[in-house]
Amino acid sequence: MKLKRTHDCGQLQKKDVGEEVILNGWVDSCRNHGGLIFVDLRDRYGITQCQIDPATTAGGEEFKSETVIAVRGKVAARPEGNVNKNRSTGEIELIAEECELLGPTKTTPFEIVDDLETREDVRLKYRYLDMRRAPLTKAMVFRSEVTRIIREVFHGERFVEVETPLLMKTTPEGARDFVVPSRLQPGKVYALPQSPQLFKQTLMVCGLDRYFQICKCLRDEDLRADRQPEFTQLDMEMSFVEPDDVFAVIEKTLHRLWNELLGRKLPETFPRLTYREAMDRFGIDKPDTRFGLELRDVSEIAAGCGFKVFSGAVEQGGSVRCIVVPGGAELGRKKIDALEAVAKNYGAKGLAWVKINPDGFQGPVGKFLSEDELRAMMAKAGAATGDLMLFGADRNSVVFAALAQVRLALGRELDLIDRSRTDVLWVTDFPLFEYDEEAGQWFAMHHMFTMPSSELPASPDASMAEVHGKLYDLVVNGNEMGSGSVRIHLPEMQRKVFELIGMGEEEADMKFGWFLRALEYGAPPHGGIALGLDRLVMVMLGYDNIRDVIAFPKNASGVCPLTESPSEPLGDTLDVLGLQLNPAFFKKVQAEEE
RNA sequence: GGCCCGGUGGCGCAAUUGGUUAGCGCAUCAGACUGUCGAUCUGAGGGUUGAGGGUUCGAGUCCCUUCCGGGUCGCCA
Repeated sequence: MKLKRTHDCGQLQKKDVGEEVILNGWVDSCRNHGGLIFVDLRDRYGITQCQIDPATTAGGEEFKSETVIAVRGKVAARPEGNVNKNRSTGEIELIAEECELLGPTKTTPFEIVDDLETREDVRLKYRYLDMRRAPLTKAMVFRSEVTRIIREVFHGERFVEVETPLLMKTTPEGARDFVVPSRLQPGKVYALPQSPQLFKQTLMVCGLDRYFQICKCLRDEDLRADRQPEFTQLDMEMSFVEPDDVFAVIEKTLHRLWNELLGRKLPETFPRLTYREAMDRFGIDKPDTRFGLELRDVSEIAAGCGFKVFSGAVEQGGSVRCIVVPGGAELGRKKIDALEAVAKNYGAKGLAWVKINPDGFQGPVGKFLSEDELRAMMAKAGAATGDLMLFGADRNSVVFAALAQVRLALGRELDLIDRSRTDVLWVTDFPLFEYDEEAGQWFAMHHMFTMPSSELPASPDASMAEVHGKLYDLVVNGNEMGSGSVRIHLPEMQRKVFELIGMGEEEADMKFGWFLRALEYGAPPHGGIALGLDRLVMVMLGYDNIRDVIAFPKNASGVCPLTESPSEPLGDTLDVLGLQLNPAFFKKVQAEEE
């Protein structure tokens, strides 16, 4: 190239008037007036208007949108009345003396504009064009700033950044593994990490004391708006700590991120909610606390009532809970039906409701309950005339799931969510175990390396439901942003947990033998957390799609075609191996075979 | 795998709920224009409606099958 840039396209200001400069960039738009051409030249720093005299340049293809050109000329102040106040470079323009065509272009399949509404598969096919759009360019730069600040904070806190392997044995998370055939050991496969969990715990045994890494994790599961099979997490682990120590580092990190990148002050320490409280008040372990409509338990009143759906739910160990919508008596039937559809989607059989009109109760529940019962429920739930009460009655898990989603739907529908707020909180004291009715077995709710807060039973029994763990989730505006725990550092306790979740000694040794052995040689008490970096960036930017903060995301069809398997199908390989992947994977394979 | 929504010129949408040569905006191409700001004006080209089958005098519109995409549940934190 002859004309190499001296400045970028967001740089030139009034003080540069008279300077001889060269700009390189893409033609954002071209306004040809016959005797005078205006070209907006764009790079990631900004847009600068170039004024071109068609007599002095060839004119033509170099001014087509998205062509890459160089412009040499003199910076000039724009004439009075022609200043563009919407642009940082709007006071000046470049009077071109020479242009060079650097990269010609075909007509692009879609226009490079901020508010593009093109279908996503087309955007992904031409990702390099999509990424030229400001919202995506901004996201990439923003993301880079996020990781920069994270590294600053962690290095400042004496953390050591360590890289852990990609090719490894299966990881102890619950998802399906991606696997890579081994060349040197034919018939065997590597699993790609779902997280560096065991490595980071081992680093504590190494004595590194404070570790962090911004790393890729891979889980072979279906995609979602906020989920990618390949994602990035901020992973950290600390020795000789309690949860508070982990909280402090993360709070400091987020505080700086929000302050420096968004100009917003987060609290120095984040509010905490126990799992129990989160469920009781919001029905979900990642509550969006930016609005009210909290759940109320009316089981006591419902237990003795004549409405079988209510009393039956309580009799069978479930509950009846309600959401009071202030002024909700105004809501039309259509909206209530839509809310019921939400409840049903999450397993509820229906959504009972009653409107409290000035002249009496209206709605299905009103018919089945006595006036006294209704008044008692109003009192218990804090409802008043003009309100709407929505009820869930079922097993607790169903009531919580359905009402939590109904609450969120109401928040959106009634526009109750204050978007200017950032509610960050810790949810703590999760149960350690969860019973899977289908499998007839206990599972680790989070993962099996979490330190229990109380005694473990000698053998699996119902008391396991009462055992809580030193577990914590970070929740931002109703998004689960991270999850961590204090870990088990005593090998005997670790073996006990394996036993309680039905993992035999042999299986435990095969999967985690190397790790259990490590714990036997002076393992320090330790704990940590992992934050989803993609989600963090997404929430900070207020985007609603994780693919918009990832340079090259996956979609269902895949932009790049996969390579043909060089050897026999993987299923056969696994058979030959008898290799134990994780239980979920095996359950799945077996189910498909049957 | 289930459910919901969608597939119409390059892109975004429309077609009075079966009715004559499928419209519009942007983009493209040609022409005009010395102060525009995602310029304006004039004109032109471009689609047979994801694919296959069926109903009908007639299908973008109805039915069946199938492919693709998005969302969601399952799954996964």
